[in-house]
Amino acid sequence: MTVHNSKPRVTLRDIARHVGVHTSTVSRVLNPGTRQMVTEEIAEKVTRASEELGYRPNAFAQSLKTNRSFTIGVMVPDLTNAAFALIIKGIDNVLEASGYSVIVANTDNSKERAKRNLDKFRERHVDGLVIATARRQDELVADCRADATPFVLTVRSTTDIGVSSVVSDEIIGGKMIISHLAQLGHKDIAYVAGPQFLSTGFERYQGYVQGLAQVGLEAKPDLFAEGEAFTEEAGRRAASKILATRQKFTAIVAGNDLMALGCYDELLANGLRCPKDISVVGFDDMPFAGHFNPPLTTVHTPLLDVGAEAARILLEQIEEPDVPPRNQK
Amino acid sequence: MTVHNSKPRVTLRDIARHVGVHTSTVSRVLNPGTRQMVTEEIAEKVTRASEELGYRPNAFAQSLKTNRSFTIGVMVPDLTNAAFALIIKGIDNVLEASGYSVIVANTDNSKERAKRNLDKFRERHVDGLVIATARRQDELVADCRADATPFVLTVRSTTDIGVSSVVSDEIIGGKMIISHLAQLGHKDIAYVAGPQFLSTGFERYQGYVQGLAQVGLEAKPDLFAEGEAFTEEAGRRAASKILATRQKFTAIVAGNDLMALGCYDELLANGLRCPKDISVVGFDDMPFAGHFNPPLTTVHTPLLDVGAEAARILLEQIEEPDVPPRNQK
DNA sequence: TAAGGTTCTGCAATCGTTTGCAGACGACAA
DNA sequence: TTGTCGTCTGCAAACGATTGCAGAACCTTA
Repeated sequence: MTVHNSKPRVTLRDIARHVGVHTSTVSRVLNPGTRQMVTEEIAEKVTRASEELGYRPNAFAQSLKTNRSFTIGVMVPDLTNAAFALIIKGIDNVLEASGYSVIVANTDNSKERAKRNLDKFRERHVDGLVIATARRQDELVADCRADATPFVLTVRSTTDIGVSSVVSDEIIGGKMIISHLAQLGHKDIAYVAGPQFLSTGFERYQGYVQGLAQVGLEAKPDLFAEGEAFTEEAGRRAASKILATRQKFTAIVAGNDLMALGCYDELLANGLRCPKDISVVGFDDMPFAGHFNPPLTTVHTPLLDVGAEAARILLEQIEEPDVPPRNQK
Repeated sequence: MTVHNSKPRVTLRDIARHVGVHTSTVSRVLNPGTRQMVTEEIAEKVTRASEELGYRPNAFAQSLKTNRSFTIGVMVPDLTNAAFALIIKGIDNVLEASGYSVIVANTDNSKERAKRNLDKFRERHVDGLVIATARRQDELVADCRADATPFVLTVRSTTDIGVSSVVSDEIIGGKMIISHLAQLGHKDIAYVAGPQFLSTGFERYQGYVQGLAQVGLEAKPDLFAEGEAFTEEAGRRAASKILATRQKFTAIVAGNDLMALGCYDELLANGLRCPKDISVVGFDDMPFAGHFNPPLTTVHTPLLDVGAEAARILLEQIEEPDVPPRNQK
């Protein structure tokens, strides 16, 4: 009794043989678009046989022939950042429903890893790409434009025009925060910025600057420090730099919630209490922000929807390659 | 001037023609395993041509021929749960390095969606599967066993024997918590349980029961309530049930951190203060647990490592299909 | 110089589908 | 009966790679 290989994959040929027709007929029956080409009687026999034998189409063979993989690549800087997990979930929700699979790539903010992953996406002939790792100036994006595969940027955009993107309006967010703080009476508002080479970091800061101008305050250089990443640690270091200037301030706007937590840490370490002495606000509305001590005031972005919308635009772009790129906020 | 199709994919044939050799020769040069079969001189010409033309192998064609997709499927119940994001990251880290791509499927705790995704994985001929959605009794897992594709369970295991898995020792975790609480003088310890049809929910509770026995306390039925999911809301509802019994207790052990947060909510709503009146502890050590109010005491699981180890075992299983299944804690 | 042995390269089949083309067949009208 | 048309099915060529086999070319050795 030989046992070893227990994998009898069923192919079109098996069904064809079983029913007594040609593989092409079977293929036509199984593809909704061509099913009405074949006599109902045969069609039924084929469908039945296909079910009995447990037929599963071989995606490789299909893709090889049709040049469609029903696969899309998603590139994020950090999977464990709740913001990006939400984005992926949003994307997956709409793609799954349309029969696509998503391949995720985690770049860990490394350009090399991003490049490698892009190559892998190409080898796998993804039908489209969602990129959430873009810098404001990004060769990777330039690279993608040269290629014919549709792609859409999300969360982070570039300075390029003519590429599709779905992002939130960070400038408005920044202004909102300032008007909120000004209303509470704050006059000296520090800014712990995220990386300025990322659109999120840059635009949020622009919103802060514009917001200050609107309420008649000015942005003081001493009250600004840029962190090198959107992390708690970077936020803490930036806050520390600002404290070191000994300039007076009563509130900090942080580039995102993680950096805001870093500010909490540093303020606490310096004997300052939030929000009694200093108010801290962030961006992203990460999960459980309300449970922090103190509860974090933050600007909400509907990331699940952003992801879903990005996926929808991508699908549109795949079906209709000649449609012009869309930018959505 | 015709523009439309700007996609001149380079194939082996193009290189062959360019250099003046047969495609098989080109193939041999480009595959490390067969490269030494061909004269160095030709090999070099081929490599150069391949670079000049920007050749990228067509993964479909390769897979079709070799029956290897260098793709593995990962199934998680909820991407936005930090625990599973970490798992995926751990998996991706090791697989990426080995040239594999990961396809993620988010089941949202739905059996149907899990089944659909499993089917899709099969069509796509994934080389292996990591499953983090298993129930203690799970038809899906039974289904996988019938198949020849290697798979490993992670985070959640089943009662089956003979399937590979990488999980943490939840029973020990449960005992640790009790001994910790007992040491602090707690005698009446409630349990807000996660779903008992999940190994994590079940074993953590077993650990609690065994832990109580070890320190000479007994588990009181009134102080137990099972939530229907590992969520904040479910935790809150379960806590509410326990409070309703009016039984005295000074500590709650929650099935995971999210449920612990739910306990915070419910206790607060009832005018009880943590940890002054009631201590709450959780499982998972979710990110920023230390920032909560009050900081959450929790059992840490090295999920990044768990994911990485699961990936390693899976790779081993793929390379060496006859190796017996391994269970790791 | 011929026999024998090594390399190296090309041929052609194959993986499982899809799809343009053409042939078979039945129906219908003249 | 014959011709024409339409509907259905089969044939065979792809898609782009991999790989066993066989033959060519070269080198060695007697």
